[in-house]
Amino acid sequence: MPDLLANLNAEQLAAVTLPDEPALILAGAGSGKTRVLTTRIAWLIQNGHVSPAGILAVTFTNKAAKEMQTRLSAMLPVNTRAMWIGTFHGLCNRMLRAHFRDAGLPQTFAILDSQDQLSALKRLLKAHNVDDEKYPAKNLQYFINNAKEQGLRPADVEANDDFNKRFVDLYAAYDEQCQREGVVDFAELLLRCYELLRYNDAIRQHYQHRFRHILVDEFQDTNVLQYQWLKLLAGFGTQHPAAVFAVGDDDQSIYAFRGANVGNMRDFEHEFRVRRLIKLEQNYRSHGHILDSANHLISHNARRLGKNLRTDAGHGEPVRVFQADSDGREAAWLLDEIRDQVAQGASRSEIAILYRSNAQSRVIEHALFSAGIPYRVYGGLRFFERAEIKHALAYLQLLENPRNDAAFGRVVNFPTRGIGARSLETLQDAARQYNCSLFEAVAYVPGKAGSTLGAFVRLIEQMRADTRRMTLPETVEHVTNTSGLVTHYQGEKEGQDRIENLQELVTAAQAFVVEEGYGLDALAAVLPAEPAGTRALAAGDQVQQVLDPEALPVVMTPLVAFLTHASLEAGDNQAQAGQDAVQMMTVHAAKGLEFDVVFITGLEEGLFPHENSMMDPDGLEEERRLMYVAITRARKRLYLSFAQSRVLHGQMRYHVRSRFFEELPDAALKWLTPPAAGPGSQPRRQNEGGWGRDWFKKPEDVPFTGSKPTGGMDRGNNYANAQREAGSGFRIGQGVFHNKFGEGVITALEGSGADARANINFKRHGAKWLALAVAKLDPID
DNA sequence: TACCACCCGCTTTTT
DNA sequence: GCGGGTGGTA
Repeated sequence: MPDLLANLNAEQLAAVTLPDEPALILAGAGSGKTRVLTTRIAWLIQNGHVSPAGILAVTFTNKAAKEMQTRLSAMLPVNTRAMWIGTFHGLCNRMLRAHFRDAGLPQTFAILDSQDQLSALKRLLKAHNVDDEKYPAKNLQYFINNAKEQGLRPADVEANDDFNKRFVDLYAAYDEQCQREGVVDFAELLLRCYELLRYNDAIRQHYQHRFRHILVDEFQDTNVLQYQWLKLLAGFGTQHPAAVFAVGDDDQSIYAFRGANVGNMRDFEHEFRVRRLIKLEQNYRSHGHILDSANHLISHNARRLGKNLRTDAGHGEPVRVFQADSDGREAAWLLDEIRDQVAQGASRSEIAILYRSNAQSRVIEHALFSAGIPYRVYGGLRFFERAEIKHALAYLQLLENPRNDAAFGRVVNFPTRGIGARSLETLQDAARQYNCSLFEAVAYVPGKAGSTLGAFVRLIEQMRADTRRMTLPETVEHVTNTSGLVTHYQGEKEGQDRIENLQELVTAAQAFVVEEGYGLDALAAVLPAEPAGTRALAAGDQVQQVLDPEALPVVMTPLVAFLTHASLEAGDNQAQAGQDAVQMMTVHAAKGLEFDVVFITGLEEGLFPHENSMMDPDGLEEERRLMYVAITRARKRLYLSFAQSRVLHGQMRYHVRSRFFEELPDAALKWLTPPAAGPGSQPRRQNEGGWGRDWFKKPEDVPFTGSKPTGGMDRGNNYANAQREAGSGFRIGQGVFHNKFGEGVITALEGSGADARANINFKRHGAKWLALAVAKLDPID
């Protein structure tokens, strides 16, 4: 047997071999956190501290859970399937499926993603005739999720004024609606599971007895409810509590805005009486200058548990800093550096471009696209979130549970079948009157509306009958065809992609059956009536999942399993440019990843730190942690850049460079451009190596980089464009005086020669487009 | 019912 | 600058 503990450093070894007691591991970026977690599990089992069935490991993302699972199977000869490894939501789902009756849920409950939840709320507001100006669905969604994440039911929420009381009432009404329709939102999965454990002694004791070791990844990201759930599951305060092994990094806490409570780390340390807090400070990722920058920056945060990363790698290259006079120019420079790097043998997928907000990606994308450099943008729509996929899934939901009004509403008239707002209103009235689902209410609608609706009901029922003996992939295919979705998209201009996605859904169902074994990780899936293997499972067969000898069986159909899978794991986002591509993403999305070369762009006051966070100290500290996360993504080479002007929300904005530059060590930085004054500080010393590229020497000669993209036509030389359009004698940001409109600032320039126009934002008269050949404009200052 | 024109708003996001 | 939502019209 390979020695698990070989090659661990002293800190890691100490963490892995801790006795069976609560432990808090402060794991810095790149310190081998996942390795410690998995080795700890393997070590515990190998040394007989616990059997696989006694392990519960919880993460935030499916990706992290899968990674842990994979590494463990490689490490351990034993069956890892008895362990519970998953996301908070995945594990809660599992418990709720096993105990659906005790949890007060229908066996086939469906899971709403955020989109579904929002539309459910819109439906609710309409049904209750609520003024959606005063009570926007978005706000209500935030209110409800926030309450649930604090563990609060409507009765527990304090409402001091009428406005909040109304929110509480709507929260209660929403919960009722969900219950009636047999659906559960993400936060509800956790809260419901928490309540199940809390109010059901037998179930709680079963799991408390079973899970002797609970390991938590990214502990700094847990919210109040998740911490409470962990305490309950671990039997906190009981005679034989489980050993909780919490791994986290307070310096990488960047999700306070969605309810993460870093305070959980402190609370855990005190409440569980953690005897030894272990810090993993040896960094295996970044070179010295990069790490120095990260350490230096984060030391400006006041509230930390305290930690300093070190590395054995040398200083490495300096951190390169670039100042551009516009966002377009920043992008042009980026292109140049990337070309250099690739020419020197760097692989494009090892180059990451990071930014604070998604809006910043456009300019960069445009530049990369025009230059023909393959790139991949993270974020955006994911597979199971696409409209056509959602539609197909809604039909499948209706096969499983016709009471699902959300699914009903989504597809009753899609593709259109003559059921308009009028008919739906009648139907909703009927549903209210008879206190039943929309599907059931169809029977009470008379006349023409009743017959078109009736046809829809018959369509669904026919589908259900047709698919009764079909396998899951056959069912999916049948539904995409008979629903009319494929035919509908055939008639659409952009429909081909959507049809391909629908076909991809069939493929996904096949993969779900073959590769993932119906998502039942222990495939002791058995047919009650026939011996397994005599034929493929039909989508509607009852399948009993025997997780392990100790577990209570989970009974569900392949279809429900697939639908759950679709909600809980939204899938990859569009895999653009499959080849070796430059990686583009927000800093948030980069957490947990690493690259040889990293560009952090748009380092400007107002953008990063973001203006909405600059007001309060907590917000600023989170921005700083975000910057810390960004810096620590880089292995060998780090670039920081900012632009003095950029188009934001369609308007030209001017920024000074980010205060974070003032918080980085001079010795680690190399300025590629002469630094201009920063926020409240003096220009820095000049760098030793000169300014490099000749075209940066006189930026004032090149005032305009075409804020208006010329389309995909230009072959990526923004610089040439800039020269061409500079002939007007005006530049963006220039102050001008007009006889009639007074003082203003040029915010955009378009066209050239006689057609040249300028958009000018006048102090008194607002923004106007003026032809330069006609308008008399005098430059000021 | 379907399409288009206009309006607003706008940080980060996994499940 | 763009996407989502809405209201008016053919």
